[in-house]
Amino acid sequence: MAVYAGQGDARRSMRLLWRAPGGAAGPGLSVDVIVDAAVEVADRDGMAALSMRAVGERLGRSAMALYTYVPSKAELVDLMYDRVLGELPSEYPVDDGWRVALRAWAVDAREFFLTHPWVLQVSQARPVLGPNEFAMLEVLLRILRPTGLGSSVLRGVVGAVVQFVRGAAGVIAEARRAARETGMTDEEWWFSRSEVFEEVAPDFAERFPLSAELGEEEPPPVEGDESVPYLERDAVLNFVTGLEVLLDGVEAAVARAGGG
Amino acid sequence: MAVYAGQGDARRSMRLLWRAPGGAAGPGLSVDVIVDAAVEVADRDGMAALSMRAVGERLGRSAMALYTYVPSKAELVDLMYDRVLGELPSEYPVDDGWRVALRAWAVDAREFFLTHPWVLQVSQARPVLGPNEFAMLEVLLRILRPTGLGSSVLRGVVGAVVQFVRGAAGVIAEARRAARETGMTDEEWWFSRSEVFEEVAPDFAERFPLSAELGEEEPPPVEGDESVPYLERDAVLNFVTGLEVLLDGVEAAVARAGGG
DNA sequence: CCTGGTTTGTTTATGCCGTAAGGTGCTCGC
DNA sequence: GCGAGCACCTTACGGCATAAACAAACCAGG
Repeated sequence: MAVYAGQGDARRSMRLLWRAPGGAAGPGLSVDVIVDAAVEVADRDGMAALSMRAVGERLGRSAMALYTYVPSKAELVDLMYDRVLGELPSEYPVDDGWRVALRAWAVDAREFFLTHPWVLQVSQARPVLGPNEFAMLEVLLRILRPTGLGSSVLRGVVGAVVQFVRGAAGVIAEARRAARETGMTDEEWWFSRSEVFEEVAPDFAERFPLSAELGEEEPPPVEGDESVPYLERDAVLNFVTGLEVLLDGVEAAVARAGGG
Repeated sequence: MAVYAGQGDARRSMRLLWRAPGGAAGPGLSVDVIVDAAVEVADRDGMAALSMRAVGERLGRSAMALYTYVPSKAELVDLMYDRVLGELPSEYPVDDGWRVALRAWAVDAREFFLTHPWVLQVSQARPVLGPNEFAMLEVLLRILRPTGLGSSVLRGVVGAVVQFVRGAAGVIAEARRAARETGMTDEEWWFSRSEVFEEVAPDFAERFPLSAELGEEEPPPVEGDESVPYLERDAVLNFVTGLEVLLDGVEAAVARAGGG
């Protein structure tokens, strides 16, 4: 289940997120050191393995030692989230037009989510958060500024793009996770699934003719990287085509608004 | 964090999902009764409160009693997920064109996610699952069939639409959750947040000028329902405009493919 | 230098969680 | 009438977040 922001002291949360004075880095621990360690744990072993004990252990301390610096696990997750968001690139040239820049951003963001897949498990859709979330928004808005879109449409576009990338990255992350955790290759896993599937739903093609048809053809290899496994290839393809559809939609909105 | 599918016996999971013979409903419990109870718990108290003990209690049984019918909590969540997906409408008239139908679907799906917000916390992007997930896909494909789009683009479109609705619903769910858990109204909560915000990030407008500008204006009331609170109104508006952008994108793809 | 309060960490304890293990009694086929 | 198997129970284990109480290290003012 998603991890929610601490309901506790909103002021303290905010001060931590925005690094207001008070979090001095003494000889011992510090918020930053703890957040770093937590991110390492989550990157390596996944969100499920992220426990206060695990983070403490990685720092040679007890779990309780962390509570001097961080009010709760939920707040720690918030800090981790905002922390890694800072890794997103912040500059995209708009010389080639917003479409090129936005596409580049989407690709980078997808890559980011795959580097830190646990981010996808942090409660989606949290409104006000830390500085790096705003930095991300600001980057998107800079890219989209040349479109001249009004703020209402702009908000819709930003939301759609972010959610799309998040979702698409989720599919890929899931494919990777399945491959890793079962120790099978993509193809093996998929094949073993299909076997059970036919046994349990022999009338599949009749019940869901369109779905069956859609699932038939094999996706072509990813251009430039033939090593991408089956399921992931599929997901990447969906990402690419879905993104173009989305960009077309933005373009239509821009055309309607008379910008360019 | 998201709940993952059981890694255990794939055959057993599938048989349960597709209700293969064997799950007779005797005088005592049954898979269906358990799944119902679990959905009720999750609907009322949220995913975090969903424990085997809680479900057992609601049925007047112990937690362990459930394990006769359901191999693990992860499988139970899978069953819950597929169960509620069955609540989605299955028929959309295409007489007025695919755009109208797709928009109606998106609205219904958003409503669905808000009725069962915990669904948003079930591991997104799990590939093969139960019958109702395919039913949902089938509905979307039926709606989109008149476009004549090829299967590659079709997959991208379906993914983009589903992810968009999911994400947009997540924002609204989050707004509602914040309001409920803090006991404040939307406006109060937002106002109290802003106060801390200005204190902690006084240079916000300089650091993030475009974001600041975007956040300035107040959203107009939702047409036909003036009671929708502030934050949610914002989210609904973003949903509506984002959806149109997305639909424009699909339309562009259709036009390019020469269909209609 | 001593002394007392604050800071930083510990250990311990409480009450959750999922679920393995090992009952107990009931029902049914023989 | 008896053994098997089923449905459900209690108990137990290891893990979790975190409250509470305590210890040691630092730093202030005398």
